[in-house]
Amino acid sequence: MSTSATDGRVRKGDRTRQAIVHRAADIASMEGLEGLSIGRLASDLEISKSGVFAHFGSKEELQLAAIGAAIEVYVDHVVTPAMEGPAGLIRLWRLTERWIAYSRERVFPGGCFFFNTAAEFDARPGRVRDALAGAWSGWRALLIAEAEAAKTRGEAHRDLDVAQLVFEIIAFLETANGISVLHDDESAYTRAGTAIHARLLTAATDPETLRAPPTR
Amino acid sequence: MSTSATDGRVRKGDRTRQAIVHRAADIASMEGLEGLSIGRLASDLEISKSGVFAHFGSKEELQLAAIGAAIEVYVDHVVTPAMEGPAGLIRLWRLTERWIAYSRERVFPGGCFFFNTAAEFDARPGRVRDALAGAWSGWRALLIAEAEAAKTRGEAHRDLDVAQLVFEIIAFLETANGISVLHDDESAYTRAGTAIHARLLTAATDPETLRAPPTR
DNA sequence: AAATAGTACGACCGGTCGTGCAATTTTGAT
DNA sequence: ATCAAAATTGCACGACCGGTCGTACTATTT
Repeated sequence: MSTSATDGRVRKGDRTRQAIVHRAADIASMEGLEGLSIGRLASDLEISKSGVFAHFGSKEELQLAAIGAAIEVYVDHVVTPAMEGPAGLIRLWRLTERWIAYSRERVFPGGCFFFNTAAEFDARPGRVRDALAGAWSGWRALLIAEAEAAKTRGEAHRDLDVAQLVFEIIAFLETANGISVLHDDESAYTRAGTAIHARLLTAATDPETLRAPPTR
Repeated sequence: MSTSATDGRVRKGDRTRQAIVHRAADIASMEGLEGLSIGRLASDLEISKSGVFAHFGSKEELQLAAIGAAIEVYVDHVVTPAMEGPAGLIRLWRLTERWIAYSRERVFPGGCFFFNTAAEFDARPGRVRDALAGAWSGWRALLIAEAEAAKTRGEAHRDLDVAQLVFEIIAFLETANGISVLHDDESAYTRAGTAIHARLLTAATDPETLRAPPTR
């Protein structure tokens, strides 16, 4: 929509918008998408309230834009770095490693952006909830594709319930994030890693698959 | 403080307070503890704003009271009904069944009260977060006690990592709640049940233990 | 019957929220 | 250097926020 076309030039407004939207995602990870306030955002970035507002036209649009920015950050930190090599068990394992790092390093200051915002909006129908649900579905679909590939390549047992496996992996990941943020307890990440590794072992035809190239 | 002493008599103010606090917990499960507004609460219950306010003295105190009420509801729906019989694997299993019912039946309209509010406050230090963290710890401690008892009674393997088991169970439970509310997808509860059952089987010395007296 | 404590009320405070709009400055292509 | 478009500001608005205050009615205690 407002992206600067195919032209490589970056208009000033785009830079401002980027700054706003990234800051918004950071705040939302701590205070929630509703707790996000335009005035607060403006004074944080030292621009006027209306300057912020003009880029979006409504708070809901700002929330949607923040979600978009968060997705970009997420992809950059979790997905892209895990995607080298062929689809399959190793990539699935690496995705979980990247996810744990993403949460542990507080890429968003409040922990996983999507954990917090989904819990906030899960019971409030509307475009924001839909966008959040879509992001979740995308992440889930990615994991499922990897697990399916593992099956096709014979890395995983033929009778593996892929959806079940992915549900369990996501459960370990999200809960580790939640516990670690709520209790300032890093050990939850170890627990998640242990649980995921054990679960992947039950799915793998050859345990050696999971001892593949180090995370690097 | 304002509780009606040992005297059995119920003062009018206590009834009002109960009504406020229960309504507050319901709202908070959907809109969050911060989204909870005194004015909204007052007009919902058709009493004056100051009438509501007078019972608590501050919004934070109201939030704390709502958490207290939610704990009571939680204990009534999840803990108490699962606690007949001796501590051990069966009770642990029954607790998870009750939990799933509690979430699925939307005892709180927005799903698990503690899932939503913990995600909201996990990154905001203060008394509210502390109360929430305490509630979580209590629930976790309960599950751990059951698992320990199972070990002592020989129902579970001696080398069972109790904390790990409980982490995984909680993960399945919470994630089922989250997915079901976000996507209106009941199947998550089935997945959680399957996962928990499988996990308990790996912990049990005798699989028959898990086929004990029906949930009733 | 008088005194006291509990309960709820309506009016109001300063402040912040999201939003609208006209005016102004900045920018970038010519 | 010019000038239209883009970006940003200033200002105002109505709504609602948490919170305070003085008051009034009603039980209970004395």
